[in-house]
Amino acid sequence: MSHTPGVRQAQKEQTRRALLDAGLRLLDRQSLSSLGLREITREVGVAPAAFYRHFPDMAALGVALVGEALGSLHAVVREVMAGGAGSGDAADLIDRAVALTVAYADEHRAHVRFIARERYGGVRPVREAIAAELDRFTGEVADGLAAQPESAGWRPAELRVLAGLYVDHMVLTAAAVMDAPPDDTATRASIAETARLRMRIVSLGRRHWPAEGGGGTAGG
Amino acid sequence: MSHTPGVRQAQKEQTRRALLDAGLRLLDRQSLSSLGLREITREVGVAPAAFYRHFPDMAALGVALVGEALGSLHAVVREVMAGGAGSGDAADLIDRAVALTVAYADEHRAHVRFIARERYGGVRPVREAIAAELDRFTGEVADGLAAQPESAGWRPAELRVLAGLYVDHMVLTAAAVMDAPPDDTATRASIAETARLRMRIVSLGRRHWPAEGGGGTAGG
DNA sequence: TGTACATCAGTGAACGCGCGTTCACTGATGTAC
DNA sequence: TGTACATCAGTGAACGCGCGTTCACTGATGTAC
Repeated sequence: MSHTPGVRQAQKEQTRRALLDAGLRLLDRQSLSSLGLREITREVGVAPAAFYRHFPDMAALGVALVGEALGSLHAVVREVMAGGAGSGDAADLIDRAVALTVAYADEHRAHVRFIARERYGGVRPVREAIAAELDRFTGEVADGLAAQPESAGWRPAELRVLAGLYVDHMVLTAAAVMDAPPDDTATRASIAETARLRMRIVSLGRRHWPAEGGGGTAGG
Repeated sequence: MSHTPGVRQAQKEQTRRALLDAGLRLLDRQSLSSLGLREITREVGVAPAAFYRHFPDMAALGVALVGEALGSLHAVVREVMAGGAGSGDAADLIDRAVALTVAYADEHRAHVRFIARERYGGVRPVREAIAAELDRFTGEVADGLAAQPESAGWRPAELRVLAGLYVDHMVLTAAAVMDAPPDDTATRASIAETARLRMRIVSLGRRHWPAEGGGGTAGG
């Protein structure tokens, strides 16, 4: 128990943060598999070898970024689901969910871009980390949905599929917002409107589940 | 008009094909932004400089691959939509659409992986080419939907959103199939079942559009 | 058909450059007494 | 509080290597007559 506990540790953490931040910044214009170790250390202002004090390789840095990026999304998922448990009509809830998603994408452009880019990217451990996190989200959303009265006719496995639909939709919406020029208000408004409409269609399907007559008899 | 028209041209085309094929093969394990020019020419067995006789840079090769990959998907979209115009009940049509998508993903693993990976990848011209093609698909699907009687209550802009939902869903399904081990029949069956269920939910929403009562009065 | 010239896909050597990784080191921070 | 030793984050030089691009070239294919 020294009276200055962990000065060294704090300094190390600071460098680690700088490496992660620099990595995320540089990933705005390229994907992880083409990002260089020297590129990052140059940006931070440390020697290349210093990198190894924090990560064994670039994939490990990528996995750490997944944790940070999806950790911040986690809070949004919770908030959206919390809204669903309270009062308010369906249209309000959809507006709210989309507004939260759009705001999140605005405030975390780099994180969203990273996740969208690496979700099917060339670095396996990162891909797997993203898949695992999104799976956890889906489970969380499914649990939230299960607690709602509208889920009466739904079996757990079906609810999970519905939750996956919502999660994928949320990621796609965030990616679309992130892709749009920040000052192009027309495009941004249209993305939000599209997102709301999609959610309305899905929610309508949800409300009328299961299909009456066992799947319908005509038309496609 | 020579009596051997284009031997040289045919040979050149052959090399171009080999470059594209080698590129696609190598992209199974990495993304375009990290794929090297020498890596491709080595795989093909030509001198590095030969690359420049066919493409100005790797981005151009990527754009060419987008054309090929989404050209083959084009045929599937048409086939799915053609099925929708004929007879058969809704469940059959959904089964058919999912089966076609799964079969496509199986036969074009490399193409699907490439599109999924580069849709939000680090090479702008490629990203833009993919976005433009998927937009064309959406327009095509929207036109197909407009011709169906179930689209009576839908405005064109709304139909386009619905079409986008189907296209995104098709891409996500194809990507999931491509990601699954080819011999893991359980996972593959579950992916197909999930895809069908999602389509059923969306189609149910479609059938009950527009929302009665202007969006409902309670619940989420 | 045969000949003389033009085209141009592919060659192979060369270039300067930045890469990832290793290593023994330095010096501030931490610990034991 | 003061001293002697241990730890370890970051250094800087060195390494071998493969990269993208350039260039003058070669020789098969194409064309004109």
